[in-house]
Amino acid sequence: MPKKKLQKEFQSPKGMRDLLPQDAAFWDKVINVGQELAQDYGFQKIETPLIEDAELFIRGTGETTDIVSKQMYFVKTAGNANLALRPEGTPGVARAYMENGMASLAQPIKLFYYGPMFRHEQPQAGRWRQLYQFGLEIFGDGSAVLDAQTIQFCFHLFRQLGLKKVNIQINSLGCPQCRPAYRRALLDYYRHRKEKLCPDCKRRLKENPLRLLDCKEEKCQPIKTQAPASVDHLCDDCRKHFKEVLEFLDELEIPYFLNSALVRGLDYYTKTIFEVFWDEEGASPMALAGGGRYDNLIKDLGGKPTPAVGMAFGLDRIVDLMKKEQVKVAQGPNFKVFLVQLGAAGRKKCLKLFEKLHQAGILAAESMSRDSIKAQMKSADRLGVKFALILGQQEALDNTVIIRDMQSGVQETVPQDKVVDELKKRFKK
RNA sequence: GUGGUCGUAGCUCAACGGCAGAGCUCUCGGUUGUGGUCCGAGCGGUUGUGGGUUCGAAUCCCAUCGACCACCCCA
Repeated sequence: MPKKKLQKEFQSPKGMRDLLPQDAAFWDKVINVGQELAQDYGFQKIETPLIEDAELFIRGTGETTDIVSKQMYFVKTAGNANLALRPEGTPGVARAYMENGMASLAQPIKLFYYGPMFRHEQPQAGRWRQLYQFGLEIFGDGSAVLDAQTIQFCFHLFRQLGLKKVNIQINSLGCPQCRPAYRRALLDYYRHRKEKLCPDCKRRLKENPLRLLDCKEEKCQPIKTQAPASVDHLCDDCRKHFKEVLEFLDELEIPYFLNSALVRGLDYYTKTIFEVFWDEEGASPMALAGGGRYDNLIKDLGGKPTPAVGMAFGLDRIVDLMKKEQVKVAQGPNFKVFLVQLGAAGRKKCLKLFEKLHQAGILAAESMSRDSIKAQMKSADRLGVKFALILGQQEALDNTVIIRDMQSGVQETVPQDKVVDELKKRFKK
């Protein structure tokens, strides 16, 4: 009979992938360290839906931002609800803050979350359409100390993960009071030099002037370095706030770089913004985390004016780096013994013995489904356990078990009800 | 979304118009119920997919999907 192709071979959608067992220890480490640290810093965990009203992101993240205007996944339903997969975490958490009346609790409210975000963009190394973020948000308090604390958390987390070559860049974008004036100054400056700009910058001049400062084109660099900086156009309040943030960071001895060209892609940021990069020789720095203050988001979403600050970590990239930098992570379970079973009777007794050992706190590895003793011994050897416990037909009849010292090869037969004691005695030596 | 490079076994790669291979991994053996080394065998592929050229295609051409890189942007 000719072979027919009955089913197509499926593959994961573009830019999406499986997180495999061999990487699980790295993911667990980032998430556990992040979670524990966040709790130590007084953050509480929140989980919000992966899908929200699309309007939440259009109004929150911003209609003109790339992640909303070009990269959002819209969700079709039988009804005509206008839903979208979340491209970032902040709007959902802000919505939850409002919807659940957290504004009437003692402020500030400090929340953390982690989970997948979805952005339909062209994938590349470290750039996924389903990406994982760990994020923090602090609502209800505009103090500069909280901006600093957020950065302190970030610094602390990277240190604890063993990633040392991180580089924190910081800037202030001002607020609705002072930003328009800065924008005008920037536009004025660039308009006079329009002819010397690269094609991309000519486009940016029209569409997104702040992005002019991001240009990497050689010919634009001299113009860029002379460009007006937002920090020179801050209103009194914003300048004082920024100064305080920097003073706190100095006090904490957290190294940072003032980067007047730092601009973030989301519309809601006010005052402090920062990004954390990984510096690698010969490669352009990669953003690992970013955040800032967003004092107008809640108001823009229809809530009462509520200052806030937050940040997000790109877990995919952090895990990649941990692997590359060979950060030590917990190994799998530390098996102490290996249960080798032979024959039907031996297998039955072994199942029971496994439970007994577990109750006694002795982690036992096994491969119950295998028949050959050879293969089982091989597994035992590979796991590096100290003892193999062999239970075959004969031992099942006698209610005994053989304890084999894997290093010396010495074997001793002991009664099954003494095994735990015998093992404990041997582990003490 | 635009441009470039690349897709062969689970992994790393050969074969570059003439029978699709190796190493590693995995499974099973090397006399009764005992691991590491060694030896042997086996499993595993419609060469990403679909067309075309050709006596003959993994190899050449087109399309498509995916990965990587650059732009764009960001985590």
